[in-house]
Amino acid sequence: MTNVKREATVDMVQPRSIPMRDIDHKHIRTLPLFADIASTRFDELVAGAFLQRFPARMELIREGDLPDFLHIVVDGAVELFGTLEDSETALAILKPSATFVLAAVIRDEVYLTSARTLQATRILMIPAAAVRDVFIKDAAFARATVSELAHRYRDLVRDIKGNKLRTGIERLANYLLRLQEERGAKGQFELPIEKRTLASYLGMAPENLSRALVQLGEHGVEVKASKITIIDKARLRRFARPQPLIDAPDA
Amino acid sequence: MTNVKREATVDMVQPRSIPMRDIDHKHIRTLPLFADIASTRFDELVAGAFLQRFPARMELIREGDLPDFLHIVVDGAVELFGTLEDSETALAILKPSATFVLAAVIRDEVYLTSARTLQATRILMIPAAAVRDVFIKDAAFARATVSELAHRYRDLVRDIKGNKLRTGIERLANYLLRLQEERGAKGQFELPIEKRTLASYLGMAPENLSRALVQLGEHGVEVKASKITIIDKARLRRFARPQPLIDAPDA
DNA sequence: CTAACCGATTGACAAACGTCAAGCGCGAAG
DNA sequence: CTTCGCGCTTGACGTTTGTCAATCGGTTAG
Repeated sequence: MTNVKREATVDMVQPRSIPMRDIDHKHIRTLPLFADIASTRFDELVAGAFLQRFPARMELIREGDLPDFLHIVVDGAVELFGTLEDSETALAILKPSATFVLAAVIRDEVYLTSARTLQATRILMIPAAAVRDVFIKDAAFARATVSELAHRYRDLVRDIKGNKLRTGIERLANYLLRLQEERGAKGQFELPIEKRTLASYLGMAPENLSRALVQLGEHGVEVKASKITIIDKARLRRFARPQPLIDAPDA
Repeated sequence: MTNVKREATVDMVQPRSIPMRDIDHKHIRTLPLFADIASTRFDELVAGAFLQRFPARMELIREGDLPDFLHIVVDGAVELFGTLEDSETALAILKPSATFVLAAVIRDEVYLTSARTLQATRILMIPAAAVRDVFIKDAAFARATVSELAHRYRDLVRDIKGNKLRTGIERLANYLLRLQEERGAKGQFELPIEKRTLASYLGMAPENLSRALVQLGEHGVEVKASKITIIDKARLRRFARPQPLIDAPDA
């Protein structure tokens, strides 16, 4: 559970910032959160937004701060994590085009999680005040926000169930099965994140993740560095016993 | 983490059901979720709703089912719990006037948790279809739903942080501190739920909750059955090290 | 009043998990 | 090519936690 906090700041690098009005926002427009919003409202959001590029391992937000921006991962990857004294734990790994800190922005209360980039990442940042403003005025946006929050809420419920009802190695086994599905059910794939981050997300020490990966050799998995091969999927499923209400994502 | 599932059905008892139009709904009307809704819309919700009385330990909903009703605890107490094979774990203890399964109702997807009463309890049940219908038509209700979901989402984030970053006894110590605040900072109070349920909520075996309560004797707590006395709050706080971003509820 | 029941408690033991320390291996910098 | 750094791995050990079994104690039914 406890992972020593590691350095995350890159002081030398000045992230490049590009106003959103100058960039292509067709893709953003099609996200579920914005798809049904009125054009004039969307323009309000765009007006103050900008796209920013960050290097790897850069802290984006810190828990306890008040939200300034709604964040959207355009490319790269972001880790949400919580801290307690010198320990931390990953709560989510976000890929394009996930939004984050929506709940804090809407309620205008402090962040409960910190966030850092896991690799070079571009983030679209929309001023929190604009989001709240459009949220009040545009019913379609309010409804989309509900859908997004409900989705995220359900993801967390599944996470809690998995964490409280399974052992570490079971969580790992099911994670690999889910990852394999995401990658088109191929027998071989790469872990998308560093193992220490995965360990933190799965709620285990990095040392135990190593040992668990070795143990899964007995259950149809072969590991070479970050390359995973599922030799015998039926066998792995027998061990992992995946359950739709924990492992299957919402539609 | 693993608690054996126990019997929950009371087949003999037929819950009494009272149409909501016949009852006093002033109190419901003032809940944040309904406060700003248009009167005609509120009447739509009321039309199909009814108040139902359940005995203790009765299963109200089962994970995997599709939602028929939005539930509101009018009095009594309800446990939300998740299951995996023969184990279960409590995700939340709900008191008046909490709503539950809102996310499932809005998304019209299966429940991820089951629910049972912990004592004799009255539940207001609003048909899911009516909720979704009003949600589409009434912007104020949509906004209130966002606020409610965001609130619940943040509660879950705090829970996950506590679960992953603290040991069982630390979670217990902080739970007692929070409970004491709720009860007006009195030195003595009763546990509001059975210890086995508390153990499940705190993610520990009942046996370990017993032992943890004994251990807290060294840290300013005295326990006699379900009566808790905090003899030395400063001492308990030193041990528990509560943290606002985990233990303080949203406004 | 007595017996049966059930949640809580206690003890003994085993499994899961974290911590510490040492060493490995691969990629980057010189 | 060599060295260095860092994430990963491995082993040893201790703590936390779960499990099994027996017992306690308060409540309830007869």
